[in-house]
Amino acid sequence: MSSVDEDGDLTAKAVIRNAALRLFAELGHDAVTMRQIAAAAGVSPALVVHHFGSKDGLRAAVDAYAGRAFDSLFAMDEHDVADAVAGDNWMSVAEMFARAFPPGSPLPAYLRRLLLTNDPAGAALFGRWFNQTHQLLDSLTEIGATRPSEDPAVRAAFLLVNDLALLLLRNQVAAAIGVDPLTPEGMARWAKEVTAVYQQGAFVSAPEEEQS
Amino acid sequence: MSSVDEDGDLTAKAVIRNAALRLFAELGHDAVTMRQIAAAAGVSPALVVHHFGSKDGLRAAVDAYAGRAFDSLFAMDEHDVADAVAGDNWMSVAEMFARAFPPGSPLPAYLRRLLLTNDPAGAALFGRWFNQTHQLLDSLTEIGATRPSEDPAVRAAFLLVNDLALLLLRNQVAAAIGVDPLTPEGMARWAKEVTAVYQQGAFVSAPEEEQS
DNA sequence: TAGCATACTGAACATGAGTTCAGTCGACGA
DNA sequence: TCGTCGACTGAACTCATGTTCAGTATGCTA
Repeated sequence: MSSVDEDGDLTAKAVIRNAALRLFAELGHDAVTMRQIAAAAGVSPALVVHHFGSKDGLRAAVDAYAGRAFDSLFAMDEHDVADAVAGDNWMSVAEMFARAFPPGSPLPAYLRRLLLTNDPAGAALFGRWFNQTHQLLDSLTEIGATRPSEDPAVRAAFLLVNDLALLLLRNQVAAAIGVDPLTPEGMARWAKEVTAVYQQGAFVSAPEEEQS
Repeated sequence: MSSVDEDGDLTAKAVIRNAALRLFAELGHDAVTMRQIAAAAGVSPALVVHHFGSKDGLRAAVDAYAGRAFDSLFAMDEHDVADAVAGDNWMSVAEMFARAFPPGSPLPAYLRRLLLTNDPAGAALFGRWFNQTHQLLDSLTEIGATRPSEDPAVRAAFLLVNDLALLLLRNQVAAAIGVDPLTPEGMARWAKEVTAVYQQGAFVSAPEEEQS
């Protein structure tokens, strides 16, 4: 079996859930069959439905499990807001992921699936992150750490979307710049450039104030 | 039928291809059945395989068709580079899409699917866009329109990824800020904020302030 | 010990998928 | 007029999928 390595003393139910999480993240919910999941977990297909009722039930359980994992990430984030305010580098969601989860974790890919399939769970997650980003920006503005924005909601969405983009397009970015941006090396290069743009901008304002 | 409105004088083969493009874009390749496509095109399932050989053949045909459409978008982009250089606002990929394709076009959603499924066609597209963005930045730097970057490749990837993210997360963004960012109204708000950040930055560089 | 609930399995079932096939219809050239 | 070719269809076939079911084993409780 491919999952023996981390079975340990987990219950069969947990083993099935983990196998499903990994397969769902890699291949997508629809492309994964109950038989694949059962095989990956080293059990019979009937046991999967015994524990989770149906494939939808399993999916719901996996969603809930991943949701809890993301929530803990959330808590860590709240805690690190102080650092974000104190330091002068932007702590991206991708960076938080890379720090919170081991390299082989299927959770980043699972978040990707959630956001891309227009899943309600993904929408809820995005909404919470958006609110948190919005509040963080407000706090930063209060202490004068950000340049004021005429449209704080759009700015929050812009920053959040930029962060998530790295997660969504990780593979394409890796191919383009030659290094996986979720490795420490890639993260360093990425963060440096992001910080530069967010602090000084990327383009020089046109001298003439006359615009169409 | 739902596609009668634009059938016109198209051949049945083209009608099938269009119906498949729309359904693939909306629901994903795997979630769409041959019978759905046939029904949407007002045709029997057997005719679909008669014209395209198999579902994979149909998918390949749709990919090729969409690829040609994106290539034409590409050409337009090259042509508009002058404007991008002359004006002082960043012309995003999402903006190009909104201008090139009618509001109801399935092509943005199809590109989304291409990028998300790690499709080779999507990877090739991303690679070409990356190279073009890189060159554009070089040109802009030459004429002093950008602040110099220590890592031009990463900066190009960063800007491109930010643009594409809006396409990928369109729905979530719409829910968060209350307006679809691909409509003229939404685009205006989004572009204004993006331009502001890209010109002046979002954060104030931390001086030697005492930090808690 | 008896009784019972729970974990678990192998085999079968029902359904929906992609595909095949025999055949109809109409256009067009000899 | 005949014959052929391509567009097109309805029905059937094959297969994989999610699910069900009858039954076994193991431990817990009384």
